[in-house]
Amino acid sequence: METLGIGALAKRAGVGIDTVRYYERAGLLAPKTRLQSGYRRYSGAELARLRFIRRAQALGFSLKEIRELLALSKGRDVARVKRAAQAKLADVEQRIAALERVRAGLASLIAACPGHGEPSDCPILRALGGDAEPIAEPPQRPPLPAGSG
Amino acid sequence: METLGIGALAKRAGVGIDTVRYYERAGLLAPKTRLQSGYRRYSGAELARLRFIRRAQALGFSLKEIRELLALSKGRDVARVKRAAQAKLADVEQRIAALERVRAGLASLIAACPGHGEPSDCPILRALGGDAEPIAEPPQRPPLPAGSG
DNA sequence: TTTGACCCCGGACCTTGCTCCAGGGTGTAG
DNA sequence: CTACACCCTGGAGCAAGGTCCGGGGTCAAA
Repeated sequence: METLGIGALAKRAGVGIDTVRYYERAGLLAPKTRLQSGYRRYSGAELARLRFIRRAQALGFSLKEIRELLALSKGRDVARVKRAAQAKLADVEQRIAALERVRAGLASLIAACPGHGEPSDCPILRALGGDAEPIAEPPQRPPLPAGSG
Repeated sequence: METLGIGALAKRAGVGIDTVRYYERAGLLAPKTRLQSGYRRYSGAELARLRFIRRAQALGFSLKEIRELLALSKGRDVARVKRAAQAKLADVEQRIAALERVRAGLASLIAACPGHGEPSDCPILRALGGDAEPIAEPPQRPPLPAGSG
């Protein structure tokens, strides 16, 4: 089988050479063999693995998670792979929900802003809040209320 | 007017003292005054600002973005503030759309995975691993900010 | 043999958002 | 005066995921 040097591998996967070496140090991707000289040689399996890493990253998995995923796929434990994907889905859905709240808040501020006139009439500026809130006993908010703001 | 030391301010906002100083270095939050000794003194305005920073962070804004938002509130140009808010809204909507694609990709893979059997029957591993159909690959965007890890 | 592209290694550096540390000064109650 | 909490500064370190660099070796073609 034809093998690839690190440069060719990196190019085919659309990553940098340093990134490939970084993944190797991180325990994600080892070359199939090395030449006497130390040059790394990769086969199609490693290319597929590298592409797996990039796709999984695009789906929001960290390298740590990917390393676990790769370990699982070696163990033939499909159920655990599925559970990992489900956990990631829940995580993504939470992030979407948080951004939806941002969008709603921003949209309502924009809708209420006349776009001209006095700064005091602009709800965006008021929400950014220079003034406001006297120093007294705080309403004992939780550290990061995060919600309907 | 009553003022707060850095410790009291931090406590009321639910952050660490070092975090407050970090925000100051980052150009986000300056003390109202300093004592001869160099001690920082804060008023209610700074407390409100600090809380705003934390709320905005919780909603997914980076400190850089927050700095821009705060700079706008100083600009007193209502039209520009509104336009900036609209731009931010568009940005948020893009992020939501990217995450929606991720969500759809993950969901369909999960739905198609039997949860048992051979890895070769697991579409999660197949789709990520090989020459499979394009999954939810966000176009030219950098990888996701990798959430609650 | 001589180019010139490719590759090796190790380590420094980058960004973001903190968090901790050392060594020393300050505020204030008793 | 003595305690003791509080505060100051500058800088290091951490996590993640790379990216770049210097000095030097290797491969393949001409």
